[in-house]
Amino acid sequence: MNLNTLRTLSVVAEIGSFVDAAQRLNMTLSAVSMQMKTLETLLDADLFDRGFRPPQLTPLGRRVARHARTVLAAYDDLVGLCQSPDTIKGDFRIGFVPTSSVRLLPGFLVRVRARFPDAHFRIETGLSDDLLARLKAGTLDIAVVTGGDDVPRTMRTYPVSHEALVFCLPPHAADWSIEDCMARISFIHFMPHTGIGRLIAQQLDRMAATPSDVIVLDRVDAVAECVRAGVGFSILPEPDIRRFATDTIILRPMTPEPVTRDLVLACVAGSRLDAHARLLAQAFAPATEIATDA
Amino acid sequence: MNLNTLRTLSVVAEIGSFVDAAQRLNMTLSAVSMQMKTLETLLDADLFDRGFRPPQLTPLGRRVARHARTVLAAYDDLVGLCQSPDTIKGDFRIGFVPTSSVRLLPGFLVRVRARFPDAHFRIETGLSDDLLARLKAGTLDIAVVTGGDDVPRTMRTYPVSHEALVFCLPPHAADWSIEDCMARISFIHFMPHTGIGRLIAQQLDRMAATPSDVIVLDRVDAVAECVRAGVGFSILPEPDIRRFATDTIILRPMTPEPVTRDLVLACVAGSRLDAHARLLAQAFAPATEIATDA
DNA sequence: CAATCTTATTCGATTGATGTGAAGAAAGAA
DNA sequence: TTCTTTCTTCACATCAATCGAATAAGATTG
Repeated sequence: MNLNTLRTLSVVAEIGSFVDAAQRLNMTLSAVSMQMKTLETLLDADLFDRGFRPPQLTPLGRRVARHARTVLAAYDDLVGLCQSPDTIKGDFRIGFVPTSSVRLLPGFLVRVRARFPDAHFRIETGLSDDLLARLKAGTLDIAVVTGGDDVPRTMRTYPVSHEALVFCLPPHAADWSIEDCMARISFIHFMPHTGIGRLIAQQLDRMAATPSDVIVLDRVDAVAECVRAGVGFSILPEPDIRRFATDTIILRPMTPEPVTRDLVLACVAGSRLDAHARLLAQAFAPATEIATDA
Repeated sequence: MNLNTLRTLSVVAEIGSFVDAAQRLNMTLSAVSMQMKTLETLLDADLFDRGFRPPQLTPLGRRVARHARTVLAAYDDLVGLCQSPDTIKGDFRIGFVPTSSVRLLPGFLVRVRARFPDAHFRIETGLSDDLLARLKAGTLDIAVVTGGDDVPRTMRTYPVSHEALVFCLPPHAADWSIEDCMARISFIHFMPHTGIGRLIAQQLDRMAATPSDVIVLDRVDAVAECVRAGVGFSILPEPDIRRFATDTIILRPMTPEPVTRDLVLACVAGSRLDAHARLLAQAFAPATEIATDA
């Protein structure tokens, strides 16, 4: 009759390991193990196949885990019934795409703490696709992701920031045209399979320009260092690159017209934060303001 | 995060008093009070108006109580997922109409205990209408009620017993016709607003006979004693009247043709006992067999 | 408007459930 | 095999829930 075991099961099912689930839940491994054993006894069912070392969910276990999320969602709804719509209380899980977690997160936390002292957020980082999948699965309440076509219709989105994409050139290429860069140095591509990476790839397509060489990196700071070191040039959101060595990296607006990357707060329609998402979105100041803070 | 408080709230909302809810739940009054207080603190909401002395649910409290049943139902479903369809385990609430609780209940309990040792039933007695309302509200899992038009379509029913209605005449009226009885002695009517009472009323209508005088009683044993004492005559299901003084009461089949009262096991389609209801119905032996046992 | 009844709240004591940390067992990798 | 990782088990500590008794507060009655 205790929902904690169901929440644990849900996380274990999502993560696929007792240790990692324990870490996520701030409990010891033994507590997770005991909860799962208790649950199996209570339901008189084999939820896990202990023949494997991360114990594997049985088919029944998977069904129960899925159903557990239904129960938890119903419970969360009940809690939501009691909350007035202009304040936010409770424990929530919020996801951030990596770049936003660096720039937007601190300001968000400061404002949210001031405005909603009774709301607590567990922050998790992931790529847009990952976060969206977890929103859908119910293991995340709300997330900041790259807006665009990739966000399903079933989700409500609220704009959080608009950021211009810019060319980032190494100092020695200060006078080069973009075509020169394409021909003479590498293009440093921020992960093409991410929300922002896809946006960058679109720009490359649009310019109908094929870089002579492409280097893929998974961190903005790594990209910045490579550009500064003269390894190549890149395209990145302006606020992101500004955080690194602005003076030693040449920034140029996108041609022929500016291109923006939009970060949005996404939330499953009807989920427990649905009614509050707009309020939360206000806790993100305009992107430029935050950028100059940094 | 504990469903017990929700279950308590649900019962309190149904019954409308902490004392009675405590009794039903086998807890002390103080435990109920504490749970409700804890729940109010947890949800940070006023569920009850303590200005009255059975505390009254606030509108929000009513909504929460209703939603609590949704959560509990989802949880019960989850438990149901793990139960194999040909066995029954768990704690259930079963309702009996008063007459059936006397005759059918003992046999039912004996058979159920033998066949489903891990199933436990809380037995509650009530009139058909009451039991049906509680099935719908989710505070009862299954119930034995008088079958007929009164059972809503949303419920599945399984026949439990067919019982002939009979005229019950006092010894001194042994040679009288029914018309004589109508004219000369009172008709003792078992509660007309109950399932079986309505059936009896229909018979009176069908015979187009208006009794000279009607006495309404709410207990079969009281009816039997009155008939035996010569106060009047009556119509009752045969097995019920047979339990009392068969030798001193004259039984006569209904004219022109026999009429039966059907007891059915009713269960809300899709509820957690839905899949097992047929099995449970088998735990009721044919009515005649039980009647001769008594 | 007492006096009384009924019902809910509060409080200290007890019990039971749940979590922790360390030691042991079991699966998977080297 | 041997080592590493991961889960299980156990004794112990901690916290939450319940009980019974005393108290308080709304309802009822004369």
